[in-house]
Amino acid sequence: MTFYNEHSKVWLSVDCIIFGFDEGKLKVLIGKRQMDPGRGEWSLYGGFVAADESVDDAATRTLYELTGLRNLFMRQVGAFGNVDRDPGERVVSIAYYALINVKDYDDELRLQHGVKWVDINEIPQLYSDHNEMVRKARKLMQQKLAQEPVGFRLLPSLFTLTQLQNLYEAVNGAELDKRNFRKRIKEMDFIEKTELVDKTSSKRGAYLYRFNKRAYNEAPNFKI
Amino acid sequence: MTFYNEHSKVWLSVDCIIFGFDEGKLKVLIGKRQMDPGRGEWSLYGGFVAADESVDDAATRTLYELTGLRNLFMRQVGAFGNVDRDPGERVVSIAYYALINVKDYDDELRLQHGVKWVDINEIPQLYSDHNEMVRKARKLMQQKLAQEPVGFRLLPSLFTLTQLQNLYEAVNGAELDKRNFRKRIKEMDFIEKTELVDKTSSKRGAYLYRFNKRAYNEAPNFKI
DNA sequence: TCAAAAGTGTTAGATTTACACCCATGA
DNA sequence: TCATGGGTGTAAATCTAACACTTTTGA
Repeated sequence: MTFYNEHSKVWLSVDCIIFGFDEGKLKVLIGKRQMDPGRGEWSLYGGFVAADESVDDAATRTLYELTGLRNLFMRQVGAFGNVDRDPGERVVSIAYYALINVKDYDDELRLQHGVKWVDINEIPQLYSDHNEMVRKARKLMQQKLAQEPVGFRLLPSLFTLTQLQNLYEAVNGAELDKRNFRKRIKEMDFIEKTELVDKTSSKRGAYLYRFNKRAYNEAPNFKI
Repeated sequence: MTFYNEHSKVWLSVDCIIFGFDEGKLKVLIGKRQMDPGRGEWSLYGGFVAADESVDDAATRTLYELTGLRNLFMRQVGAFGNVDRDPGERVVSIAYYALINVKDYDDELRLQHGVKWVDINEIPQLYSDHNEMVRKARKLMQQKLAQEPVGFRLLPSLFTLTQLQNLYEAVNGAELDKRNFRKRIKEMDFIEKTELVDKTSSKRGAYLYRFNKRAYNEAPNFKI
């Protein structure tokens, strides 16, 4: 039984904007495209949507293929559907962004896929409309981070307040006042201070904090 | 030349959430579905993406088909791609929302298409995942209206401050203080008072205002 | 002993919120 | 004349933003 035969079909792909935070910078994973058309151009990592999977599932699968990680924070950026966006065929792509902790990504697996972390402010020209996808993803991600405590997804599970502040500064592209920042953090009971101290970035050492999801769900008073 | 033959193709449709403001209420256009599968169910108005048009163009065309209006404010809501979302075939749909002034929509054309305005708070069960589309569109529209002066798209080009306030109240689902509201409007130089008076809703009459796009572009200090 | 990052409060200014009465008019 | 919606200002409370010094410790 077919209902829609008079209409034409298209290929559907997903493209992933994977954000990481390293060396105080917000970064994105890109690689050289390994298929025609566009072989060799810088590109986001993507894949095709199969007949038996939802578009979201295709994105989840693609992210897993690339990173070996599950349960990533992932959101849809939108559909990109210009007729000639793909130089070969009519392909409509649904972009997704994801947040990962750079340290969770096995370096060998990363090299196998030939992708690398690039500073969000130094992204080269990318294949097709991928630059536009990155721009839109970045904007949505910024908004999301200002509304919900998902920044933790970019950090190790234990982090210092300086790391957290640097993260927000990198995402917003603006400096924050240290005392005001820490004041606000103190008001959020779901950001828990531990007794552990990190000495990798200072002689004195900085207390490590953790995000308590349960506490957040009970009192989600987030404001940065 | 074909590059992607090993992958499967899907039908792509667009679905439109068309917002209007009437009788002090925020409304959406819905109709009874006139095709199989799902014939007779309440549904959003939609259409298929043709081979030679972008997804955005398909939405623009569909909106024009339905309303006879061009240059509507329109934004993408997102892709809806569950495998079984359409009971007949694999169809992925890209949802768009649009803002129109109810008075601009010719009633005869509306009846020809068999659609009607329904209060956003009284939407019946809709075909497939259309209720989810409406929810997401509403949320995005609320955010947009809080950030940019697009509410005017839902009003006649001349409007009273009471109308404008009622609009924002309907969209946010919360009452606003009249004096504070008008204070803020006064600060926005791109909302211009005219010497015209509307007497349809009071004996005394209320001054009519208009949105000056050029002035907004020069000093876009919008804050509601 | 000193360089480098961690940690800590206060205050002025800006913004937000709450609130009540007079005005103009047509019925 | 009166019912109805239109129009206006002030003050308290809250929030935001600016600002500088002490602590700890490994090199």
